[in-house]
Amino acid sequence: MVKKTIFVFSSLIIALLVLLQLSKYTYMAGDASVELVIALVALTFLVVGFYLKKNNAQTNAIETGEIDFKKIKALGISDREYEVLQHLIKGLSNKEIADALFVSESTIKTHVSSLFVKLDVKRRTQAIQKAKEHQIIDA
Amino acid sequence: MVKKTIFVFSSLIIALLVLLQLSKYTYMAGDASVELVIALVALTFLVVGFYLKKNNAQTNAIETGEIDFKKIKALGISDREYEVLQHLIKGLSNKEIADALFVSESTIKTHVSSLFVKLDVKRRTQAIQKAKEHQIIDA
DNA sequence: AATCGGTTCATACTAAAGTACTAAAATCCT
DNA sequence: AGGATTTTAGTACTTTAGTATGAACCGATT
Repeated sequence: MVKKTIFVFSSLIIALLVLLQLSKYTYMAGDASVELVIALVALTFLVVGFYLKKNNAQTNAIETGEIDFKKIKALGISDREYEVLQHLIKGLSNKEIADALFVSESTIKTHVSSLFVKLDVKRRTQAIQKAKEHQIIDA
Repeated sequence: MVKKTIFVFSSLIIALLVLLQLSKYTYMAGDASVELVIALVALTFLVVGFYLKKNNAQTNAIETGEIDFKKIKALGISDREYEVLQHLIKGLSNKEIADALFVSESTIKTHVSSLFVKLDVKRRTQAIQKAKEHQIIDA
């Protein structure tokens, strides 16, 4: 992360120096005015700044998407329960989850209830919140 | 939206012209080299580009974890409804939200129901999901 | 063979959520 | 000031969620 920053800024300085050399030649040859050179440099770095911020924003969004599988086991959540949890978080009702997993609604109720105990919550909306806090799901 | 873009670019052009005038004086006075002026302009516009993208990301709110306030209005969600939504997402029950906002539970039910219509959902768990998709809340 | 964890399902119940109205205030806007 | 919107609140009802308990089944472990 720090390495990348150093690399980017080094590249920028080099790019700037190259531009300066080029501008010197064109200026001395009388092909272009100083104003035009400065305007081009400004435009270039405006675009570079835009691009850098864009990449920065993308990496920020990606880095938060890790799932802590160890914590799932640590909480004693079984495979099937986790499967139910994933559907629950999508916003499905018990009946809908039951249909999706080809089991009865009462089965889902059992899984959901034991999930609540393991997550130490009382409602499914709280379960969503806790799952997010524990990095158990892809937010 | 378009007006803002025009305004921003007009400001940029004016800023550039001002910088050019300043650079002319300093260059002719021999106080600074052309290279330094160009470097300063480059740095300035790098920062401007960074800043512009940041604002752009806020309004679009796609990559970053920023809240899209415009979409809240676009969906017709009122201030109070949004307040209720925030508590709902925390995992609070209607009664708990009512106590937190010092109103009755039936009032919360009214707000929640109209939120569901505006978010086009049927359950509060779905509302949480939709709010996340619309970047209406801080996930 | 007996035990344990996980999955399945049922019944019966209570609690919470959600819908569909109606309506009175408070606030905002011009 | 007057109209529109927001916020508030109620009643009555249906649906979904959640709890408690018991029980059958299966695969792996000891």
